[in-house]
Parts: sequence; C-alpha cells; structure tokens
Amino acid sequence: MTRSILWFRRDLRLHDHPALNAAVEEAGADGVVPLFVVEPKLWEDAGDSRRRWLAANLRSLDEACNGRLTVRMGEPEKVLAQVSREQKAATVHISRETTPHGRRRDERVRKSLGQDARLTETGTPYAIGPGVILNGSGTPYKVFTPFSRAWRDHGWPAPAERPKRIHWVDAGSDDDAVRKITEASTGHLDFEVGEDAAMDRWADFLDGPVDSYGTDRDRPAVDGTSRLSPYLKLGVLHPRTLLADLARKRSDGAGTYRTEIAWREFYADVLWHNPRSSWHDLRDALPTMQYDDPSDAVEAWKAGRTGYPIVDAGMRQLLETGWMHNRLRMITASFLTKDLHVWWPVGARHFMDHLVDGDLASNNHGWQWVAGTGTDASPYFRVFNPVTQGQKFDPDGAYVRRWVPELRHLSGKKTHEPWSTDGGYEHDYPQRIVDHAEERNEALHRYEQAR
DNA sequence: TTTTGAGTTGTTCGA
DNA sequence: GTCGAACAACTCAAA
Repeated sequence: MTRSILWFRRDLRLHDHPALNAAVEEAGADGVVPLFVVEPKLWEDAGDSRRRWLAANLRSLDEACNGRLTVRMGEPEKVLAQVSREQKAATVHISRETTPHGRRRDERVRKSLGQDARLTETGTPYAIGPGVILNGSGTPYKVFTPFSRAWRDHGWPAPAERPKRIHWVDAGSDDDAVRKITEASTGHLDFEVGEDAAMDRWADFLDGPVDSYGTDRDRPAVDGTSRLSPYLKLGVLHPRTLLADLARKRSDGAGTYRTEIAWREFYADVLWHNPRSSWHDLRDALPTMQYDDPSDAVEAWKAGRTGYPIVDAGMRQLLETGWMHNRLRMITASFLTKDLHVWWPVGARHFMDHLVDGDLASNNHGWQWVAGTGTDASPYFRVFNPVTQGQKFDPDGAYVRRWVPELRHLSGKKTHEPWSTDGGYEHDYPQRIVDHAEERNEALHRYEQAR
C-alpha cells in the first residue's frame, strides 16, 4: 500500500503541478487523496473577497478531481496526522511554501507526522524557488534589476505534463468545512472561476493584448493588464506556464510582462530572506520618521471619499470588485503615506482585507516601495501627484467616471479637478480632505527630518 | 579592497 | 506643449 496525499495550498490546479505528478507516480493504482485543509485563522483573516475566491476555486478543483476533493477543518498538524493515519499514506506531497506562516506551519506538520509519513516538497509557486538566486558574493540581491537579470539567466524548467490518469481517493470531508466553503462561495465574483477559465483568460491575453502591454498596462480605463493575479495567488495557474508561452512571443509587451513576473519572484525572494519584512520596514532607513495616527482621513481614504477623483476611483474599485488596477495601487498608496502621513502597514492591511489577489510578498513590499522603506533605495521625494497621475494615465476621465458616479457629468482633464470646474460638485462629490501641495511639502519635510 | 556605475513605475521648474 | 535638469545623497552589485 503506497497511497499518497496531495495537500493543496497555493497550487489549486492539475496542469503543470510537479507535486501532483510526484504523488501520482508514487501512488499509482493505490490512489492519491486530494486534500485541502481549512485553517481557521487564515480563513477568518482572509477577508470576504479572498475567502469567496478561494471557496469558489475549491469547488472547481473538486469537480476537476471527480468530486473527490477532501476538505477538513482544523490545524494542519492535526489534520494531516489524522488523514495520513486513516489512509495509511506513506507520503504527504506538497509544493514548498515560502511565506513566514507557511514555513512554520509546514515544519509543525513535518514533526507531527513523525515516523508515520514523510512530507515531500516538490516545486514552489514560483518559476525559481525563493532563495535560489544569489549574487556573486553568495548573498541575496537587494535590488530588482540585477536580480531580474540573474533570474532570467538562471532559467527555469519547462511546464510539467499533467498526469494522464489519476486515481483520486476521497478520504471523507468534514461537514463543517464543506458548509463553510459552500456558504463562502456564493455571491458575485469579478473573475471566472477555475483552471479552465484561467487558461482561457491567459490565451486571450496572449493573443493580442500582451503585445501592447507596455503602454496599455498604465491605462486603468483599458483592459490592458492580464488580470491573472487572482489565479497566481491561489496557484490556479503557475508562472512557469506563462513564461513558456511568453518565450514564443517577440514583442516588447511580452518582455515587459515577463518583467512583472520577475517582480513577483523578486518579492517572494526578499520575503524568504527577510520574513519580518512582511509587516515591518525592510530597510531601517527612516528610523525616526513621524507618522500620523489613523483618523477620519484614513476612513475617507478607505471609502473612496478623499475628494481626489483618481484616488477615490481606485479605492472604490477595490471595495466593489476586490481588485485594483496596479497604477491605482501606487497612486492610492502614495496618497495614504505621503498625503495623509500614515504608516504603510495600515494601508497594506486594508488592501489585504479586500484584495481578491492579496499576496503578502507582493502587496507588502509594493507598499514599502511606495513608502520608501523597501528594496528601492530611490529618492524619497517621489510623491505621486493625484491630479497629474489622473490626467496622464486617465486622460479623458473614463476610469474616474466608471467608479465615481458623482463626477459622470465631467470629461477630459477636468474630471480630475472638479474644484476648478463650474458645477464640479453639483452631484455631492466630497471636497478635498487635504491640500496635496501642502501635504507634499509636509512629507518632504518629515523625510528630511528622519534621515 | 576599492572604485564606479546604476537604481520600475515621479514632480517641478525653467528654457 | 515639450524637454532636460534638479531634487540629495545612499546602497548595491560588479568590475
């Protein structure tokens, strides 16, 4: 008897899944138990969007496993020990997890399995596992560009073939876990659920939009980004699959898109080497920086009522859909940190609570990049001007009009400055909560003091 | 070891 | 409207 368990975590797919292949190869006719463990704390902390997205994709994965997906609720070290005993499984197969929580959890599981079963890691959610790419001195890169060159030169394996036959074994789900997933999976989602839908979206993006990605990705009113982040978050798609297809494209846009994948890999690598950086400043460059406590202004920011159209449009897109265009993530993050002078984890937490694609490494290091505490030792005087950004990247105001109905009577550059337009406020759009020019100076002043 | 060039995504000012 | 320089000085990576 060599039945094996495939413990799904951030790898909810059947294509290009090395750990699945390892499980199938080992188990053969004795079968593979496809298992998902609902961890109570992670489940509660995920936020409605991400919980719904996870639940819906689990139901899709269950279908792909012929209805045999086993879902259990509880602490993984207990659940895995129990299921492996029940099934007399020799091996629990996983994709290696590299987040702080995942690393601690998997170590606990390894201990709890003891002599009864092995925990075998095959692959990671990344093209190149975090920790692999090192510079000439044998230490981790701290700057993106040299990392991305080394990453590209290192290369990655071709996608793994999906096993031809898989003998799935249902080990029996908890009623409680099934009920939680069923309940959570109802309601609207802005993204098509499941692996087939992810592949379709990728094929559509690859068949055209990717070629103009270099410019269109900065236009929030245009559907010019891949919108694959929710799938990558749960491993419904693996970046290796994307990279293999991109290698057949010659366009500049495809190159830019590959660089974005490199950013995802870079931030995972940074987190691997600096687990504390998820919620603490990566660089202690601003030790005495003065921050303001969260106040009504932060609530206005969260609600999309700052009086700055492009900021409000982004924040409302987040609340309404669980996703925000990347250009808006920068603009809104700059507003919280530079215009409201609030410490970045406040904003990072809000994003994690609402983003369907909320990923600790990418989200929190992205926030630190904006706040000036992250990997980029670049000028602290980089303060996004919400009006200039709006006029540059949403020139006719279409994005603002889509998310801020109070401004639908405006068009063109005026959409971004209702205060200088007759009738700009006739539909009760809020007045600006701060003066950007003043707060920019205040931010520069505080940075100067902190250095 | 020392030196040198470079660093995602910006803004403002003045020519 | 467009373009280049200045912002101020630091860390990193590699020669």
